[in-house]
Amino acid sequence: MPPQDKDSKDRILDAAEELFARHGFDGVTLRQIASLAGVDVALTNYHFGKKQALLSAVVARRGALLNAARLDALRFAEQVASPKPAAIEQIVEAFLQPLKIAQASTDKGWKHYCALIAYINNSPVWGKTMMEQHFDDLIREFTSAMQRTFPKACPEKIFWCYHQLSGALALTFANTGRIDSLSGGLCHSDDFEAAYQVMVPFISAGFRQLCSDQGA
Amino acid sequence: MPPQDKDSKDRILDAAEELFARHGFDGVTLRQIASLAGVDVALTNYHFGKKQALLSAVVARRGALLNAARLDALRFAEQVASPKPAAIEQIVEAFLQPLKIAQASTDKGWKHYCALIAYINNSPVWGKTMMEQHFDDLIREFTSAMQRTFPKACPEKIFWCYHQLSGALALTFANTGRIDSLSGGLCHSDDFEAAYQVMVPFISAGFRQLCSDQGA
DNA sequence: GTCTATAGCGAGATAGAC
DNA sequence: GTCTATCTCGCTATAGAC
Repeated sequence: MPPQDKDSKDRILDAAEELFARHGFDGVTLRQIASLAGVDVALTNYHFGKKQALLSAVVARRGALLNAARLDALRFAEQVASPKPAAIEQIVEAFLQPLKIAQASTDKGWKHYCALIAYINNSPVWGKTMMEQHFDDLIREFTSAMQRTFPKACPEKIFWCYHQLSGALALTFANTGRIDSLSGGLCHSDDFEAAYQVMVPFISAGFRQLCSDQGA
Repeated sequence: MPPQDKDSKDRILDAAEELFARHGFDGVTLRQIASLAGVDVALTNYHFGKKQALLSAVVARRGALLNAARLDALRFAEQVASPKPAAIEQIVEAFLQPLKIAQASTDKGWKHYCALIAYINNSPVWGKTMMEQHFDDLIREFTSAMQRTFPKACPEKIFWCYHQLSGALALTFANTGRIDSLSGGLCHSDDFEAAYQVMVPFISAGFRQLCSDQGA
């Protein structure tokens, strides 16, 4: 669907998504959002009220869809492995696979959305409340599954290991361009496929080291 | 040294450090910084010029000191292991140990500084240029050491593995309070000691999985 | 080095016409 | 739903007195 076919409400959400992701909540003005969306400033207030409510609406819009896909992937992985618990690789893949699909989508909005979640996730201001609100239910499903895979691991270890995954993922989505220059052009921030290929075995090995019978 | 004994220049840097770390560059006004520092707004301009230059000065102030400590720790680890390359645990510890000391310091500024670097590291706006400027030399020392430890690993893998470390570390320093609520109070964002105990084996296992002879 | 004062600008929010 | 107009506020940056 080309941008002009969308109604102004969606165009505002698209623009806000893109700008908030790159510049953060305070680095963006409603005027910039309206301008990018091609609508009048007053419309942001008409449709969403305060600036904070607009951010909330952006996070919510794709959140439910994404989380449903991730939960499906997790359930499927556990079903295939049943009656044994799923391997940690399968769980991590269930967590990441829908993000990979989102990254590859022709709808650039998904890329912006992932970058926005990365910003929120690491923000001392929004990180706690907003992630809780939109992602806690899903993430508890995943940490529970991890606990089933490593039944003898203490819960603290599971949460701290998830924390490693969450941080690595956030930096990837932040897409800062840093790894490009650090690596002298060998790696690229926007190459999610490469990041994915590293992340699954890397994170899985970490979990095994800390949460498996031998490691604990 | 109590705050009042410092000159206004240092007090401005302290205040900017704390506020930029929590709210980002655009989320803070020079008035808030001056107010927290207990000085007049005009002094920020007198001492540092533009707002961006103040941010730069904050990053630079503790950067050299921190990086020197990390480089010393790396050199020492390699010397002890010589003529064999250092174990990946020793390299990761050399990277993190000075940060642990900084976190435990009675000078709360170090905590704020680490949070600020976490913000910069993950910022699409500052992450590339500012990290390059202040941290590239040091980080290349570390990736080179990692390459010596895993001589058969291709450089891309080393950089992507470092990327995992960098992301996990940034989320830890961001200190969002998220892991507190996610874990139902079992874990605490500000417990760097706990994070450190997990991070060293977790990251090391990831490196081994991807960069060792067996894994590559 | 420090403060007063202000220039010049742009922000968020909303009332009211169409 | 959309736009014009405006209110009120606070911002960065700086000139100039002390």
